[in-house]
Amino acid sequence: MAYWLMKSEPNKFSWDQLIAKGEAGEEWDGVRNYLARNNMREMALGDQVFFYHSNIGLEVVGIAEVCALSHPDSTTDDPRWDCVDIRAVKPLPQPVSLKEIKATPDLSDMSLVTSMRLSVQPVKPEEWALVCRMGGLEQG
DNA sequence: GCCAACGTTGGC
DNA sequence: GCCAACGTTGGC
Repeated sequence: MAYWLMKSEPNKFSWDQLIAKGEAGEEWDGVRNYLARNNMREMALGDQVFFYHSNIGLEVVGIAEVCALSHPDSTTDDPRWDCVDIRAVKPLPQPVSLKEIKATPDLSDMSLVTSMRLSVQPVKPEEWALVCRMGGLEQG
């Protein structure tokens, strides 16, 4: 099982909206970046995903999981772009902000810090565990 | 709203 | 294949 982090601007698509989608989840369309797309192509069913609010909030608000493997992005005819579907698993009792992440030495290597603009990024198991703990979850 | 970072595009 | 121009992202 792998771990990831996906960003969304809450005024476009928020965590609450993902929860509202329920079991079916939501197609993670609109990604037009090769690295982000490649990451999605590597995802497996059940992979765990941090849901991060960019622009407004600037915090990891919940945990989602991959519920459909990479498939063509339905919002474009361009065959280059694929995406996965994700669904909400559970919110973090205490959202973990970018500020906290930056202030945590063990997380200074996170893609969120080093590759600020990448919208779909891998998370290391130890980073996952730490952010979960900071967010008030015993295990990820 | 501004601007830096950075990815993509397109002319040569 | 290089590189300048341009567009987008996202923190501040």
